[in-house]
Amino acid sequence: MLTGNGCPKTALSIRDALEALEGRWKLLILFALSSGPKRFRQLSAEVTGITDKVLSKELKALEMNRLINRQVFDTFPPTVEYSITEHGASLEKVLEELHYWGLAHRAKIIG
Amino acid sequence: MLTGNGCPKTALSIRDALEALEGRWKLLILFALSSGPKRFRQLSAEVTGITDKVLSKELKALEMNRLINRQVFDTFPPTVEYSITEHGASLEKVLEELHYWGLAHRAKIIG
DNA sequence: GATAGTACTTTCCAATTGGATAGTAACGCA
DNA sequence: TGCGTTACTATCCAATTGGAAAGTACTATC
Repeated sequence: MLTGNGCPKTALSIRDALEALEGRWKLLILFALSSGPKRFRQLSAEVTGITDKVLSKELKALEMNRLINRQVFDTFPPTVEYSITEHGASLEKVLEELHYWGLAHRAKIIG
Repeated sequence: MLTGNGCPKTALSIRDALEALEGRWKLLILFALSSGPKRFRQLSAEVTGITDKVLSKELKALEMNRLINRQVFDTFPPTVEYSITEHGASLEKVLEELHYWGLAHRAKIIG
């Protein structure tokens, strides 16, 4: 049986979560950052398929929700490092369950 | 530490999962169905904000991924009942973790 | 005879998203 | 002199999404 059995209050918190994580990129970016801080170019290479424009937009949204940190180093050419915050890292379990479910889904439906 | 530490294969299964669950409605629909089978009108009332067109489209996508069942009764006016499949119910843990995280997120960031 | 009810589908139109491409600042290096 | 580098931002344009509203089939009810 699922948590709260469809209770409206539970639905609200799921809505909150989905709002902060909307789109197909945010969780993948967070996952990429889960293995350590990365720079813009590294992320753009690791998160296959994302364009610069979208990556830039997603990083801003993630920063606004305090899921990642953005640190600028005063070098030339400029260096910017993104890292996951404690709050972002607390998505660990969501990511984990999504991973397991994705595996099962692929086995069952896709292939 | 997050599962797999950013391993590309883990990222793939997360991608698979996100693809089946994309958009802000699918998980909310599944959550609504987690408390028992529902008809179209019930879902449209319960999943606040969704329009008929979008609900219809989402239900089709969920059915295609075998996350829900669609059963038509030969009555007038027509009756259609949607219910969650076993595969759909296996998202229980994802929904649960998302719920907990949403609660924490609201407390920390939203208000 | 008009209205209500169900589960959609269709149409129209506005808004958003998304991709490709190029530009910017400022320095090191050949 | 001029190219490469980084982290973006800007622009243009095409494609997709999303909402509002009405339509459909058919019966039961007032």
